[in-house]
Amino acid sequence: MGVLTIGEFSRLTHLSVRTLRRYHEAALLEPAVVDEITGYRYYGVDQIPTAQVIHRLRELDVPLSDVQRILRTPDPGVRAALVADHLQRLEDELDRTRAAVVALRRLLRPDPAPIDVELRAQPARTVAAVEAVVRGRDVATWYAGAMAELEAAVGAAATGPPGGCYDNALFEQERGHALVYLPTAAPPRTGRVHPATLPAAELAVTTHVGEHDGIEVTYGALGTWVVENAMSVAGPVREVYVVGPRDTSDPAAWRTEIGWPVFRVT
Amino acid sequence: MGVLTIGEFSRLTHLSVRTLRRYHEAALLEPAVVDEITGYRYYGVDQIPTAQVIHRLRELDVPLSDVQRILRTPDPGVRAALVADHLQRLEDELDRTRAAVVALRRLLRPDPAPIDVELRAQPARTVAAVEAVVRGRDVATWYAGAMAELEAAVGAAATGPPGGCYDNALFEQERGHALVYLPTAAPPRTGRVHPATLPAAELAVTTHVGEHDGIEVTYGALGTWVVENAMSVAGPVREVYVVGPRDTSDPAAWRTEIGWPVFRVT
DNA sequence: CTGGACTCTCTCCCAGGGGGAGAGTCCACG
DNA sequence: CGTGGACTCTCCCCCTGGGAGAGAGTCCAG
Repeated sequence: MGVLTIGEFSRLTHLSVRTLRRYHEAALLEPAVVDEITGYRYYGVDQIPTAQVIHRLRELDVPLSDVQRILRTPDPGVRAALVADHLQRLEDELDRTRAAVVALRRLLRPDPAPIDVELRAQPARTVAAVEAVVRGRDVATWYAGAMAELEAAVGAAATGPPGGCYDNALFEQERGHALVYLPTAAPPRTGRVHPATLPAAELAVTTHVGEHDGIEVTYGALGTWVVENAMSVAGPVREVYVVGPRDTSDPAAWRTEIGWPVFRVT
Repeated sequence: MGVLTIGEFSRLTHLSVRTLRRYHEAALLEPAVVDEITGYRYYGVDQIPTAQVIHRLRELDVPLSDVQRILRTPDPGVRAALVADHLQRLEDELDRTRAAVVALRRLLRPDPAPIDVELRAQPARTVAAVEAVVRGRDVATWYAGAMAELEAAVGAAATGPPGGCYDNALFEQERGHALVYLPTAAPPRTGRVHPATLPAAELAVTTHVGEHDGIEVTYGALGTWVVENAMSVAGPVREVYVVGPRDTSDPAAWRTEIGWPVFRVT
């Protein structure tokens, strides 16, 4: 009594027979009994709730490995924390989706506004910086934490707007080196904050106006300019947040200087 | 001039070299020039905006085939409509995510509330119905439309709460037969609305209280009861929306009767 | 005891990439 | 004019989380 064939269990849990077999194979949901001779799987009714939890987690695109980890966690508190992590991940994903929608609308709007590019010889400068190797998708989160730490360490002693320096690999691959800074006369060394020297470079500079979601368009335009002016790109891209969230809460007023180290191609 | 190797193009578009090659293979983004001898791909700067659009669409999980369709649509209006379709799809997915989160929270909350199950001999009845074969994920949408049509055709002549009858395959596989009805003395035949007879059946009936997101839990409990009472399931599940959105907008007050056709197992 | 429904394992397929091997190419520097 | 290093080519296998179907074995009620 209370033992179900895979088909019955499938009907009760709304998981397909195939998927149940897959979960067995993955040691995610093992049948209560497996007939050693015939190989038939038999499930207990007490496994129905587990199957439903799996079903829901999969609906949330939680990887099977993580589902397994959650199910194997006996402590309900820890388990709730694991689930909360995934819900947070969903939130983040939602944010990225929203950003992509905004950017897409901007891209599809015919927007032939030409850009002004200035070639600038940027001398080396020493600043208060926080740097790390981060994953591309985590840049925004990392930036927020790093900049908060910089503000705390430098604050009013800043001699100009903040900026950043981002490895190209950050965008091409999954991870790359990133650095954010605040210029100041005497860079302190506190926590992750430390003095760093931005090397001198010849920069192709343009200014992106507005929130950052559509910044790709400006990047592309700058890239086009660089190529059409017979130049090539060398080294990480630099950004200066001339007017940013620390100055005004109106994203439309933000001004971001994008500088790409370039060199002339024969 | 204005011609880029795949690596340069990768840096300018933030698409990996591998992905660019894949897009070429998929005829999604063809290089401006391919050297016939070496096979080297060369891209034009004018392809940067296209690459960015692809990038954004992929961020929104638009399938490559649909990206291709969108890119090949010359009319901006039609193209905007295609994109809007996908944004709608994203909205729907978001709704399902929300529902799964709610259901998951309910599942993980230790909720050992025992359920009352009643065995009921349900005589055959003739009702005004709308039926179709639908995909599992489309049930909610389909239901809304069908019920609106039923309300329009029957309206105040209804002799009881609405209900539905859903093929088990609807949940196990991708699609299945679904029927929704309003009981009435003289079922009309208008549009998709037509008279239908629900066959007599022995039903194991329980009541789910609250919104539908957590109804799986009740389903599971009912399934457990059926099995533990040495019965088995035969035929599609029936639901009666005793108190539903047409009665009150407070989901917590909704009452849904779930009836599973059962038969006694020796 | 037989037929139909059910279940088993097996292989192949899909999207949308990632990773690496091994060979060929490009180009700037010496 | 070489040559070395960076770049690129193709090809094959891997990943996740399934779906489809073949061919054989099993269960059970009539």
